[in-house]
Amino acid sequence: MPELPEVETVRQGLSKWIVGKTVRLVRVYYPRIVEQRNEFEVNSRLSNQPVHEIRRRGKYLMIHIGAEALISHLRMEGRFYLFEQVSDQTSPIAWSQFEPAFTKHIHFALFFTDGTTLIYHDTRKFGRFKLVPWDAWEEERWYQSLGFEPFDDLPNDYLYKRLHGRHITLKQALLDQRVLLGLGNIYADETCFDAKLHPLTKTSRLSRKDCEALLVSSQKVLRQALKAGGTTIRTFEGHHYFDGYFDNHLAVYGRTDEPCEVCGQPIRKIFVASRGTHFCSNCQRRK
DNA sequence: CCTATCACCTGCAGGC
DNA sequence: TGCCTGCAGGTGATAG
Repeated sequence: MPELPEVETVRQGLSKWIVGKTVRLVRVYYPRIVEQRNEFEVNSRLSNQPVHEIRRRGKYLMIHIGAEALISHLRMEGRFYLFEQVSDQTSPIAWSQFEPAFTKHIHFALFFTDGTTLIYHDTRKFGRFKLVPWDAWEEERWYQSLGFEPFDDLPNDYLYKRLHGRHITLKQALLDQRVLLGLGNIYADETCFDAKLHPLTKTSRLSRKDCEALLVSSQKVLRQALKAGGTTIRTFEGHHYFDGYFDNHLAVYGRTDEPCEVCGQPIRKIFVASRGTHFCSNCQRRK
């Protein structure tokens, strides 16, 4: 599940590879993955246009192509692959040179004029793309509703002001992109652990000090992950992919029943709002 | 406005 | 072996 650090790693890798290239043709093999759901329209807006830059906000990527922003969200399992070989395979069945188990999950492709191809691969088809004029995306409602990244220049009481009047669990609050941008299930658990707060704590019971600690912890957790992921670009024969994963140190996520690295108590797993949630019942006390 | 729940998808692990 | 169930989880729509 790519979260802010993984998406940033993808952004950096992708920038290195496709900025400066010119789109020759776009293919959409699974129309539901693009909001416009119309390959012809996507093509008319992107083909023969240069890739200028790639920006990121939270878990969203904004790929600047021609006068358009191709907005991408990888959701659970979305990945980009770059194929370097010269290719003219513009029909889905032409990918048969690869394993069927791989090609069946290719839903979107950008063919560049230099013969290289960018593939979007997503086993669960949860990822989404949309096209918005480049000078308009910042005014769109979906963008306006997003909260701030922990690294933004924020007042110390930002989280407290957003949370103390609400009656949800801390875990839900950290996953809410309207509050804090960029945390997903993994780093939400890691942030709770670092701040020594129980994920079931009600946001209305969090003190100003707790909220400040949460902001600091989220920054720490994300920064550590960014550092680990910064140089990770995987290369196979003839293609590259960027999923942003790396050998990152996790204290609680995925460590059910393993001893807590601070106190030795076994890490517990519970469900909060139907999401697997990992914590140390000794270090993270409930308020 | 607020919070809760479900739909979207597929692969895979575990039970029997 | 093979079928069935449940879990994985980010976001947006919908319900209350």
